[in-house]
Amino acid sequence: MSISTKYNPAEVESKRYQEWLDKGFFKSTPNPDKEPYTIIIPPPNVTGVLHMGHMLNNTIQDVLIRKARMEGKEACWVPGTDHASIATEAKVVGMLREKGIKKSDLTREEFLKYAFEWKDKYGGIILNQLQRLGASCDWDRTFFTMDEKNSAAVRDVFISYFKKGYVYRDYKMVNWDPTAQTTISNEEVIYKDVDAALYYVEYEIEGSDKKVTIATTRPETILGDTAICINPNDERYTHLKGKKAIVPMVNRVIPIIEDEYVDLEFGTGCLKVTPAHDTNDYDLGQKHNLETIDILNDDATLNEDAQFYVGMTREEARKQISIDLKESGHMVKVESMRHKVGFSERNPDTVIEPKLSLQWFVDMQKIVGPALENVMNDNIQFFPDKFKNTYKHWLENIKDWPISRQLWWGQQIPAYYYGDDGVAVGKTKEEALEMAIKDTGNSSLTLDDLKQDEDVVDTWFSSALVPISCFDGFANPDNEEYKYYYPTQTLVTGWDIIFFWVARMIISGYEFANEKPFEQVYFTGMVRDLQRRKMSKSLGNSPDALGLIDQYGADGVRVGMLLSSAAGNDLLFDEKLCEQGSKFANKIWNSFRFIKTQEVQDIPQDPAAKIAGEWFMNRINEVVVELDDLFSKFRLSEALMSTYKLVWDDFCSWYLEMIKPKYGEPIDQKTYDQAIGFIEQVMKIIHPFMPFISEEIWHNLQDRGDKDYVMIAEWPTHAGFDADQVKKTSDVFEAITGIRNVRSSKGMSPKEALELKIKATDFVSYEAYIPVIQKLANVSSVEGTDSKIENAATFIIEKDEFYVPLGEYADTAEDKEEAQKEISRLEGFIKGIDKKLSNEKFVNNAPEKVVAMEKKKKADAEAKIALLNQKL
RNA sequence: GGGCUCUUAGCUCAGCUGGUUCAGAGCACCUGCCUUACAAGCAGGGGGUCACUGGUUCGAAUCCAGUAGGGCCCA
Repeated sequence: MSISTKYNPAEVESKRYQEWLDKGFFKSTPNPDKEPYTIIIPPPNVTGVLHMGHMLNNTIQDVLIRKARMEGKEACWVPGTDHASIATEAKVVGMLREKGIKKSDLTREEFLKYAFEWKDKYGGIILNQLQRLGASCDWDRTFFTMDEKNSAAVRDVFISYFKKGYVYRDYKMVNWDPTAQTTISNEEVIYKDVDAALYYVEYEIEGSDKKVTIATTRPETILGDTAICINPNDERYTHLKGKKAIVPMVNRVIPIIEDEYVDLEFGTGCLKVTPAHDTNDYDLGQKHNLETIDILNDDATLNEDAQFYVGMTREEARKQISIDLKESGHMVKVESMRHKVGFSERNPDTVIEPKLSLQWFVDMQKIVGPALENVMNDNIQFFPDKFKNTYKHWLENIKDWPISRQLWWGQQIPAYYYGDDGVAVGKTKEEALEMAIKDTGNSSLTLDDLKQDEDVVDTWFSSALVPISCFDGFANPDNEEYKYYYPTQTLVTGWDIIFFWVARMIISGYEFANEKPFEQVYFTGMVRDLQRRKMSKSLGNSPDALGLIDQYGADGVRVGMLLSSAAGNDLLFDEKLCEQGSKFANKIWNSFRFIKTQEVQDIPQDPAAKIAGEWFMNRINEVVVELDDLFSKFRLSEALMSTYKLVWDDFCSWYLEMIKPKYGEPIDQKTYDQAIGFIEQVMKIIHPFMPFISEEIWHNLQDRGDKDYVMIAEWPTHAGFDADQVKKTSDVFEAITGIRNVRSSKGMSPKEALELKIKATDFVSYEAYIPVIQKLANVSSVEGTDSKIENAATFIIEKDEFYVPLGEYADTAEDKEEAQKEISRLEGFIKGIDKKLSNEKFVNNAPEKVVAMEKKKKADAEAKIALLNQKL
């Protein structure tokens, strides 16, 4: 057969992925004979396209799920997408605008029809892109957070919370996104340092010619001022106590109040209070019973109540009022400063406006108990566990969660209002009516008296329910799937959504399933560029994910992503790592090609190949043990590196070189069969990391049956291994390297055969390896010796002395000088050990093992010195 | 401001419960090779005051305290 000298990923990947799909290997059904291993995907937004974060995150999930599948577990990776209300609604509104349709001209139903059309068209793109990466999801299970199952769950949960008093409706200060025109939660506000100005503005004191100066970063809110606040301990302002001030421009008379909240150091120590437009001011307003004047519209332009600048944006009004105040002589000065300003996560250029609004809130403190406890006691394990701290801190200081979103795309809040202040909840309007009648005793209420809340719930309220709802655990808690798959095993997600999603899933899990949603959480880092900047569209530093796959192959990109991603640490993405991945794929391909193209004959086994086989068998087993340990700790980049070295160093550089027949000669059948067997083992081991090439080689090694795929092959079990044999072989490798080193430093040709004499305590133990040494170091003879050899290069391995006679290449003065240097270094080394050994405290306190080790170190160094002295 | 966290080779990172010739890996770099699987390769090599200061200890990259600098979260 002819095998291409280069591995061609593009061709292989689409072919193999389709086969896996066709054979149904991704599918999972409950199987009581198998242990379940379930992962629920962090559902990407329906608006999303595949980016580097997804690539990392989903590569990791695929590695875990593929290994579990091979280990004989019932592996089930559930994919899905998130409706992402704010982001999606914005996209749909934008799309409609292009068609000339205004959202406000549509009914809710009409809008949702457009939104679902949009979702059906674009919502699946990202999942298709995941297939390019090799994701082995059970696609038949694909969920969507607005599926009826999950939407019903949202209603159930809301009603349940309502009945338990865990949700309440209140008029409070919330974070308002004026672009999306909805409330968002605290977690969705991103604080950024920005350059700003601090304006010092003078207010007149009523009935006096005195004035007071306040400092503010938002002079436009002066129009909504309803008090001035001073610190009662501030001696500078005692004369103002009980007085009233006059707001510039609007000439409103406002009280001067006292509160220790005011920072004496900041600005003038004198604070203007605008309860409608600042959270702290709002609190002051409540405390001191102040009037609240809201001067902003929902889109953050000024309204009629502002009296001035009506219709201008906040920013325009700020500019204009600073000019006008200057002209009217109220502006004392303007200082530049830097301060933190909250921006919307969804609209990064939009400044969040604190806004008073009537909203539904979840009383978080009532429901976080089990979620905190079960993470702290490792009932749910976090990897890395440092995130337990962050989690704990958040839960212990948790604030009530505003869940109303003034949008249509999402699950409409199942609360119905009637009369002046009646509220009822229900899965349907009819149910709510029943409740209303029961609550009021007024049986004359009709459906027409009830009006459903216009808002939808926060997307995260909805996605927090997915682990239960995707197995239909709300409506049908006794169903087989739910009982089998829940709780799931591993959640793989970025640490940035630990509060948004992870914590809320855990809370919901304990609240509604009485059980954790998953056993372990593996937090991945954020993908950054080489300058440590976050990848973003605006910086243009995010590589095209699919382009990378085209260029390096999915396997190459997977390796590239994993190589640099220690758990929880951000990773600096470097395209060179993908290149390294694709080179690795090519290396694997060539090793396979090498074996496969040998001419095989029924001849006795080559003695070097025999040793090689014994050794490599042991090495594989050693590495398998190591890998299982690393996987259990989620040290995936280290697991990959172990695999990488097993393939590149052990298999290619040593094993293949040992079994390689002389030029033009055939390989013996036994060695060939062994080598094929080893490649099969190696393909299994690399499969979770590099699913495509391993599958391709698997099928090229021999004819395979219908279900004989490496993807579902059995993961190598720990067969145990002969550690002594591995050690001896590694000593021999060291000797071979030593000989090559001699050759290299003396400028001897690789073609020139050398001799080797070994003065060993047990020369017999080397005898079996003689063919190996001869083959790999081009040595004509290997003999034992009892005496030292003159005019030879020497080195020591494990107390055994190795001599390579030099003949005409005798040591030069330079070599002697080097030897002298080495002797001096060793003597210093011995001195240090002697110091330790003569320290009674050390000898008495240190474990015997450590003392013995020091003695051995000394003996070894002395032997080396003796050997080096011969050169001089 | 409060909390968390980090600082080890040119770069990115391992280094567990203090003790192995422990100062490591990958990449990058240097030297020599187109050796008949692979130049996307082979064989060798150099490179670090483990941020700093002090403490605990027979012994510290590792534990403790402080300092400097970076990052993150929350106000």
